[in-house]
Amino acid sequence: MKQSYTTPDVSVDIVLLTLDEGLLKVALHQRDRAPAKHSLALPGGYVHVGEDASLEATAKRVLLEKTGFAPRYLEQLRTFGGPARDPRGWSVAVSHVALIPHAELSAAGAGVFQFYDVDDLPELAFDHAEQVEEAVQRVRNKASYSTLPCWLLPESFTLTQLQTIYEQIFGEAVSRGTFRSRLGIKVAELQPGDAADEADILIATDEFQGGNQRPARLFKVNRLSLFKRAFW
Amino acid sequence: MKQSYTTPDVSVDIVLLTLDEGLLKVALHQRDRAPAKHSLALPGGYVHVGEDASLEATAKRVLLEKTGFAPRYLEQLRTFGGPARDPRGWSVAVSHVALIPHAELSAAGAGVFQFYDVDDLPELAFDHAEQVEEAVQRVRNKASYSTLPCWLLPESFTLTQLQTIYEQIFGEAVSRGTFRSRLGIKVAELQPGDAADEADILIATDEFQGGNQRPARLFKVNRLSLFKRAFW
DNA sequence: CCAATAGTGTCTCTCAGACAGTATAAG
DNA sequence: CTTATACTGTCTGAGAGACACTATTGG
Repeated sequence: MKQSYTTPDVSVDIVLLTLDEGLLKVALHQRDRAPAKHSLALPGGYVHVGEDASLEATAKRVLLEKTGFAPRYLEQLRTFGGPARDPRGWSVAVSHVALIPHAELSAAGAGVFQFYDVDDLPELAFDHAEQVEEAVQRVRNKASYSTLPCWLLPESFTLTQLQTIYEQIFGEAVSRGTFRSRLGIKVAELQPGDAADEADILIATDEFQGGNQRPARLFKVNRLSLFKRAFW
Repeated sequence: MKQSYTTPDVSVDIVLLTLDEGLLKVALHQRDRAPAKHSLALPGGYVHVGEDASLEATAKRVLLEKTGFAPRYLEQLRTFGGPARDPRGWSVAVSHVALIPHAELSAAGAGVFQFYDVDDLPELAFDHAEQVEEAVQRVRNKASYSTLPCWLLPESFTLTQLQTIYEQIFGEAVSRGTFRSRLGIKVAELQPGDAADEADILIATDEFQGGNQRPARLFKVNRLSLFKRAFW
């Protein structure tokens, strides 16, 4: 881990978020070596020049090695750089946001990582608090005008589950009719197979989720789509 | 310019955009050394570890040294990295978008840089074409729901100038009334001094721009504000 | 007077959102 | 039957956008 004198070191950090009990939570672990030994920190690592095909590939590899997860959603957040963020000198961290549904977590655990409420964070190593704050801001903002929250759910989900996610993120309720017309969905008009809604947002599956009531159709998300009008 | 075997080199690139004759144009220069000698390229450079306080500071310094400009607007775009983008090996480029009003350009020139229509680009060095494409997409998208286009104008501008900028970016006309009500502006209700509109978007100055017609009030932009509803 | 651009009030028509109604399951 | 949740049609009020009207300068 030699420090060059002429070019900063490059690492990749990941803000891995999930929604648990209605709260956004972030994966953190306690560092077991200097610098910032014993402090809580984000998962992160260095580019493997011989192995990684891109920065995104580095992020996926680091996440898999450290937490055992492939995220449902991954995007670059912002690159942090400066002389003071790491005591070893001028450094650069390419920060990413990743989302994972809570259901996958409970099944597998997350290694040495634990999840902390992003609105009630302990002290973090380096500039990781700043990274979490920006990531949360990005996710909350993007959730208000896009299908981003779909990636906090399993691959298939009901419209009611999706509405609940939105309401948890924004802490405000909407009537079912309003929510559905915003998405441009008319469930009854859908062909059972692969038919999509008009705006190409969701894909209807031919599966239903039962219970002791009328079964709800399951949907998958097509791609990240942006709304013309913000939700909240 | 030695290449380390264990950590990629980090550079900072800037996509400097302006609006000229109704077209978005990007600053490019012809490289005078290998690799990609004689190819057109974006302004860019390396972090000066002893000098730069942040990546943004690096971008500003590089821009000033190479083009002579301090941009009106600067934000990080995305960081590009991989083994193939530079023939010298695994490299990382922190890409930025910068905006400058055309009026400042004509006054000072831009050194060895010339401006090219982003919708009719020649072949570019490295992955610079990809960087320009993403930057333009970001600017066009952000322009549709924010005050970003204000930074393509001088510090003070009339509402008609602002409307013209929006119409040039989107290639579609709107009536004056519609445009003004979108911004939530009622010019007459403004106190001549520093009064702002309701949404805190623009600041009214007490200056007017004459001509052989009714003079138009000059405005300044307060900060980057996002609209709840997209313009186009 | 006219020309030219700045700024505003009005009218219409669409669409968001509340609400109440129907549909389908289990017990 | 009741209960519980899924889904949809209707009605109303707010707001976007077209258009025409007034305001203020120069010639």
